[in-house]
Amino acid sequence: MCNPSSLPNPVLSATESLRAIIAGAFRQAQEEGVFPAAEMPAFVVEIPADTRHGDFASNIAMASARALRMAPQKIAAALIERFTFSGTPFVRAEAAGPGFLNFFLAPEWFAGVVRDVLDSGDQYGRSNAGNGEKVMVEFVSANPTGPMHMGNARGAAIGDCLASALDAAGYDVTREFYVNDAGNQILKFGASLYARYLQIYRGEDAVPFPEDGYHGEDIRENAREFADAFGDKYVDAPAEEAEKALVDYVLPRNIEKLRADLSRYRVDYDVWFYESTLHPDAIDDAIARLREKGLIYEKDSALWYKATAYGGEKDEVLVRQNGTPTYFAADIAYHYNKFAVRGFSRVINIWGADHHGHVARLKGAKDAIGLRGDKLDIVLMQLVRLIRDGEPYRMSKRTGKAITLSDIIDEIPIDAARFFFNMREASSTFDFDLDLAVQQSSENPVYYVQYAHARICSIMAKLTADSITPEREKADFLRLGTPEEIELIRLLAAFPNEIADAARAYDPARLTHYATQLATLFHKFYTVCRVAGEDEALMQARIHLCLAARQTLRNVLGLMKITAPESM
RNA sequence: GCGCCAAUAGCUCAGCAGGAUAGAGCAACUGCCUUCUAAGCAGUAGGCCGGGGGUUCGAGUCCCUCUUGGCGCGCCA
Repeated sequence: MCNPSSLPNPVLSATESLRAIIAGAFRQAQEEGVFPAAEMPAFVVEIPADTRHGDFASNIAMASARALRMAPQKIAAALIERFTFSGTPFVRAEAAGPGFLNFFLAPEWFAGVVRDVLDSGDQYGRSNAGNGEKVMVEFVSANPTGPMHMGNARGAAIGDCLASALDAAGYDVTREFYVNDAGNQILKFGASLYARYLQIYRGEDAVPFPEDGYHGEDIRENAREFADAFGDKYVDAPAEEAEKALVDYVLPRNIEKLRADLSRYRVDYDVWFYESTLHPDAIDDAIARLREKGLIYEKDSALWYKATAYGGEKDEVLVRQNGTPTYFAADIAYHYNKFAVRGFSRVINIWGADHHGHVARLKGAKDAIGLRGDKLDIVLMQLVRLIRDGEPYRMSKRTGKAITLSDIIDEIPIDAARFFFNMREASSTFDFDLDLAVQQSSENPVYYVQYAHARICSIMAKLTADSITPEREKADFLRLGTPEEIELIRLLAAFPNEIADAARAYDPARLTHYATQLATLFHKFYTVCRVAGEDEALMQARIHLCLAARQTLRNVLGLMKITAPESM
């Protein structure tokens, strides 16, 4: 990795430079008595949507109107007289509208962007915005009693891509999967497996299936696999022994399937954390900490946590009447482990929206146990609806079962799946159009982006065939002056901030938006500007602009673990 | 009943930490390939940003309220 201080961020450095220019002029105006002595108010420096409003703009004149008791236009005029641009990327400023200050960059700044991208290569876009903060992203954490569903598929894409964005933005990121391999659901899992196993030998009608068991077809398959391996060896064994043997056999295989499916989906975790490691010591320890604070009491032979003392609507059971801890108890211990034992300063959990009732409880419990609940951030994902032939559908026609993550990656390209699941922010419900995702056409947004990359590769191949090689010293970047070239460079410059924003907002969908926009601007450039040509200085400049665009496309697709094909 | 999330063009959605004339894709219509990939580009048309109040120099964006939709309120996870 590059030294963070050497990571270029053209927008950030221009922004900082501009803030200094404005602050300097403001103070000078005060020293000259043109402005009254007053605290300089907070002001914004931003890139205006409309380029006629300059390359950067500030609201300083409007923001300080009240404090200075002057009209914004007068403040703007006084500041403009006092700006000094020498030694900065800027060349001039003008006042506009209700009191905006618009600033214009020197052409050399745009040339510098192209050089920065090419010099940074695959590091371009990275920044130190996160200051190396140790952050965990826990995502998917599907129950190992069965296969992963569509919500898990979305969570996998969002969590993985968010983790990439955080990493690129300078956070120290750990990807974690929480394996629920203990507790009540494993008991139910064992009982369900046992019933299916006995049914194989005694018939479906002879063996009752537990009311609250797992009814899925996969449980039958698991029992069948076990029977294939062990035969009827456990039919007459004590139930407890048989259930343990079934769980010990099936669970690791299920977990391995989860790992394999996720890996095929290009999601690889740093840590697989097993809930069983929390039983019983870490859970007892967490309960003891709550007890010390007087937050534990016994009622109806169960152990209760006084959640109402920390914002909960009602108190919660931590240990059931039958002596087993609840999921919530384990979760408190797990999050104590994340923060206090392993030292993460921030933890992000990606959850389905159906778990939102758990958010306040868990944060409250963090506070109760002496940790900072506000350092735990929950990203809630709304549901995914699969759409086929324009209609929502839930069950596979072929198997009659719910669509699993594995079905999805069998059917549609991984690139498309990862891109699609990151097109919408987590908080909005998402319709996944299967027909569109498999379509290899212009309507499919992932191909639109990949096509831009392939096009650049094609240009380069053509130039190579004509014995033209990139030679940067022959390029005159100041010749890049068409609106299409300038807009493209502007967007390249924005990349490091886009990543940092995606990380800050926990919104990896911004990366797909950026990638799409970058492809659009490249296609526009391609249509208007011919790269190969007689004018060598211009041709070389455009070649390097293409290379910079290709590099940035690769980098943004790389963050999403989507391939950048050389040809299509 | 209480709580969380959402509501922007016919459809699917952007709108970046409150900024200037609200954008894109799809669908519809019109153009652009003898020259680096037409999986592309340009153009036309399409909007009381769910309703109503408020804060602000300024609100699609923040606050309140109402309406509609999704989800949740277990000794399930």
